[in-house]
Amino acid sequence: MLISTKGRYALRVMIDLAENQKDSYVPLKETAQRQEISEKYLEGILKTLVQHNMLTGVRGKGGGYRLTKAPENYTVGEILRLTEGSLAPVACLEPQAKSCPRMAQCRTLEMWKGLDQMITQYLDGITIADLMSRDVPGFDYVI
Amino acid sequence: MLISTKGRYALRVMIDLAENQKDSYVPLKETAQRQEISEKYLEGILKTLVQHNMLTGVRGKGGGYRLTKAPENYTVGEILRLTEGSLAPVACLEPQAKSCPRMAQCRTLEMWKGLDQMITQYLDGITIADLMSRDVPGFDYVI
DNA sequence: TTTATTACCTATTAAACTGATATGTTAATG
DNA sequence: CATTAACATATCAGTTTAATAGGTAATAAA
Repeated sequence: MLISTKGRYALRVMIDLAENQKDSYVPLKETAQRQEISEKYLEGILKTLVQHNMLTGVRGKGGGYRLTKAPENYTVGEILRLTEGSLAPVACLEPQAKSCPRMAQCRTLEMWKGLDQMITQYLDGITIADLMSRDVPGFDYVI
Repeated sequence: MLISTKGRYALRVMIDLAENQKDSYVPLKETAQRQEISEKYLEGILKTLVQHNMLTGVRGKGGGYRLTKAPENYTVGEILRLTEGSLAPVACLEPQAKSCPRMAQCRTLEMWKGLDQMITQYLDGITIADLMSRDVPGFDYVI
């Protein structure tokens, strides 16, 4: 599996915040209830998103979270890379991977690179706005 | 990560067997040494491939493994699905997944389906023969 | 100034998965 | 009957996953 609950939950929260934007902030509790996700678990995920300036978090009464940009300016790829760490399909293509000693003879490396590139292009080509509630029937992401 | 060592090793063994085809059988020991993979670990992987008729295994002296088909008749996708169990990018698209109660409201399902389909098409479009040693320069799988 | 709210922070945990190793048993050959 | 090599089953250490627990800090309202 390429994407765990961390990434999937992160996306759902971003969409939820986009769909429920107000002048004020949306408390985690609300989103967690709407999305039926463990509140405490979500905290850790949102922390990462705040640290990377995807969200603003404000404490205290009236506090909560808010998007820092318009929904169309977030790509699915960037959200997933932040929360998952990497979207590489194989270990050898992960950012922290040490260079493989079998690289020169590897028959599969180019294939993995192609897959990696394809996944990246697909996910970087979809924005949070694309995932928001809409009425256009039959709209989908099938290539 | 979508593909673990199980799938990667399986592919490397299939390529190795394809590149080292003989009239006789290739013992696991040889392949394991050439590919620098734990012999015992490989055993378990090849067992799966034999059970699904991707390979023939013969015991005893002179025994070993052999492809059951020509290299161009194996797709990378089928080998990986057998050894990895599934290539679904998210849990909800796995074969054994129970249908999600949030499906109707899910904003991301179509995106995941598109990704799944793209990955499947890519990996089912490459054969073991495509991965074998060749001289054509610049050949790669970049879309 | 106290109380309620809400984000932030750190640690722990049970279950599953990964990547192996260990120890055999069965079948084929010479 | 000895050697070879696949087949079979169990175990294991380490990591990851998906949470939970229990606090601290900041903000607003009473």
